[in-house]
Amino acid sequence: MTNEERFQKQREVVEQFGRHFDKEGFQPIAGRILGLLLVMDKELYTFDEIIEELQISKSSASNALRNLEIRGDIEYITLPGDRKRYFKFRKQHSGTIIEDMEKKLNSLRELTITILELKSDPESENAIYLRSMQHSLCVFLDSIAESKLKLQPKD
Amino acid sequence: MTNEERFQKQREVVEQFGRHFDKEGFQPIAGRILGLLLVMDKELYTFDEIIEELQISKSSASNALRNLEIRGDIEYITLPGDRKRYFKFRKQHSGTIIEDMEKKLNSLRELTITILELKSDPESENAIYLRSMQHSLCVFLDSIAESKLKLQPKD
DNA sequence: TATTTAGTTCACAACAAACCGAACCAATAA
DNA sequence: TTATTGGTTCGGTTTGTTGTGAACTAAATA
Repeated sequence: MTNEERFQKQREVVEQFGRHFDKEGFQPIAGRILGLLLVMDKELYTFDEIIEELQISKSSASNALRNLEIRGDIEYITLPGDRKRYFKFRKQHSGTIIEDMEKKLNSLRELTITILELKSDPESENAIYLRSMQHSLCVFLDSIAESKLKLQPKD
Repeated sequence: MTNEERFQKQREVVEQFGRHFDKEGFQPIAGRILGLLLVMDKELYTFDEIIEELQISKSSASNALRNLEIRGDIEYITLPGDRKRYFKFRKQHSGTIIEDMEKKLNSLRELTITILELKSDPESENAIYLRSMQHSLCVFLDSIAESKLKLQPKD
């Protein structure tokens, strides 16, 4: 694979990555920026390079970058004697994805508990279903906890 | 708790449930309908009762109901000599939530593999991070598979 | 001091999603 | 046959999102 071919393929994956994160509620441009910073061989981009590479306006870039930084998905470094910011993908503790799922499942679990408490007939179809669902959620949350232990065997 | 109090609280939880599912990409009304069918003591609603209870238009109800049915989240029954449809929450095999997560994680895993294949420097910061992420994903996917086995110990 | 650089902010245009009312249709009832 | 019931479909309004260009600011440079 020539460097040029690789470069083109990386660009395609940036787009693919973007689409993936659109589905997670990212705004399109934010997903593309994140993809750019993660996928390309160049892992440090300036504001202007991002604009140039993705063909977007300064304002779009400015907003998306601010959001991504607040969310903790990117960070930037500065070089002495250089006013530009160099953005990079932020290596979060890789539990984040898992922790997000955990949060969602927990919130769902709390919901099922609330609903069950309000059912006047604990043997209604839905009540029975909710209990089985709650059980599944517990089993699953346990296995998440287990995975987390496996992945960070510190302390 | 009086029946009236319970009823009011259930209505609130319908709203809460709706907000939860908005986040999952449901349209607001669809989430409220799903909540209604799952949360309230009454677990069988007609079209008109749904409209009445949620104060929405016939067209909104019609569209949302169609979508929910296509997605397999609700179903309806009919009674002999009664043209009305009675809608109910559809008890899906409770693995669905888990399987959705599994799909998402798998697609993310495939993406990381693709990205890694295109990295020209396998020791770059992002490449190293991607490998650790891939590892986490594998551990996690394993534990999902395990949970699934625990939950459906048939065959 | 004037100019350039590196962005931010604002006002708005373009588009999409969500919802509604009104018209409509098909099946049953009168 | 006409009226009513139980919806569906169509067209349009409202609301929200995404992105832009132009004006602005603050720091560095000339």
